[in-house]
Amino acid sequence: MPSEVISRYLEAIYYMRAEGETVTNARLAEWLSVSRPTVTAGLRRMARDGLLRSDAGKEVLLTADGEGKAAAIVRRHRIMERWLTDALGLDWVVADEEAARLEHAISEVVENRLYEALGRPESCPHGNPIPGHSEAVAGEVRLAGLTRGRATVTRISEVAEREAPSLLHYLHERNLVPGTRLTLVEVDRIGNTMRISAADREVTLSRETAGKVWVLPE
Amino acid sequence: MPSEVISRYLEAIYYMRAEGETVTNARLAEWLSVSRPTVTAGLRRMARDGLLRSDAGKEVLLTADGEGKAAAIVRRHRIMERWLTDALGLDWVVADEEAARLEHAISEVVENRLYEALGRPESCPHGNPIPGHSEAVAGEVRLAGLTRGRATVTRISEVAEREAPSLLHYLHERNLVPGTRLTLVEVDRIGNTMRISAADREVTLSRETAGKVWVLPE
DNA sequence: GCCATCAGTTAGGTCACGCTAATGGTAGCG
DNA sequence: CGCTACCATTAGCGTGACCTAACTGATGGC
Repeated sequence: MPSEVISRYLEAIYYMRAEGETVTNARLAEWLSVSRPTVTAGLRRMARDGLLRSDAGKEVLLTADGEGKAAAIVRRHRIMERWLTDALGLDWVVADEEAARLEHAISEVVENRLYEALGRPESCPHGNPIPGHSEAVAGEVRLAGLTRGRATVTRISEVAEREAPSLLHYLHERNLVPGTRLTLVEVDRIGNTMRISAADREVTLSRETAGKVWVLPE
Repeated sequence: MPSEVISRYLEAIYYMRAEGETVTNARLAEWLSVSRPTVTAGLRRMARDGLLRSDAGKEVLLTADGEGKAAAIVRRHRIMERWLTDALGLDWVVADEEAARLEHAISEVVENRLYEALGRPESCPHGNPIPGHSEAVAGEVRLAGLTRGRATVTRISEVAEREAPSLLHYLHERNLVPGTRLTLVEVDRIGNTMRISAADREVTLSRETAGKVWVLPE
């Protein structure tokens, strides 16, 4: 079993790949808030332990083994988040922080029991699918890529949590949660913002923020 | 906040003190399954961080700060055990192992929410009081110290888990759980065993085992 | 009084994980 | 072409947490 630190590496790689980003040493260092030399050393240990593909030059790619372990951690993270929000009533942001610690402490047995006890949820509280139990909604696009019409929020990207936890609060307050139907009102290409209406309210989002919300167009 | 390793030291010290044992380097090394030099180094770090009383010579004694932190960990351990057994249906032995990892991952917020969600339990599944929420039953004695008459099981000592996890199974199967009323049938001072009857069954226990079961005589 | 046992510490080594400072490599751009 | 920006790695260092081997001190037994 990977150490807790290496598990965090795996998790970060998983999230970045899920966003379609190219995973590099420098990106990981940023994500994990450690220096680049530290990441170099960590990746070396991962390669030694068969978690990384040795082809692929600068890009960081997981082996099948690494992929499986990364998915397991993300799965635990999302199941814990569901428990923390649904059973204990924590909000999204706190739940994410707590889950980040708990995900390394639960075994497969507890994971499975908890999953059943929660009624086999399909996703984490902000809509991201639970690996091994469900998949990303087919046809979803970033809200930022929408040009007109209506759509339904499917999920809030995991990067939002890392880069700006307050963004989760912001979206939650404005009711931009999975399942909410919205209409695109206007795109401002100069100011790089978009105005949408959802749940009887108009909200203006920056292009950046809108890039972290995934929707299913109608 | 102490590291996970140091938290385990604190927890071990707490348990040993609760048994009335004198805590020493060698006892700790045994309990934690590490070498004595490792414990020496660990204790030095603890002293540096104000967790240990510097008087007291060879004996290891906690400062008020250390005591508080130790109690917090034990509290979390026992609350987690309750959750794992009551909500997820794990057995005592597995619950203890899982709780040993989870206790280091939960925050005060989660601890409190979970405690409420569980209905403010008074003790862990095998009867040990939850520090800060309840206390040891006054007047309880070790089953091994009983000479005659009836008594009610109050708790199974924490040392039983460490020294012989199978002992928990053994006692559980024979219904020697908190709340069970028992009658002392016979004490064999030569073979160092005692025969008791509980829940319509007669059971013979070694003096050693009986030293880990606490009862309240009638 | 001596010897064995047990306890605690020193000495010396390993590995994981973090840091800064400095080096080399590549890629874009004027 | 040369400059800048960015990237990855080396070198060198510190800490926490583990180990074995070896030394020292106390203690109980005979």
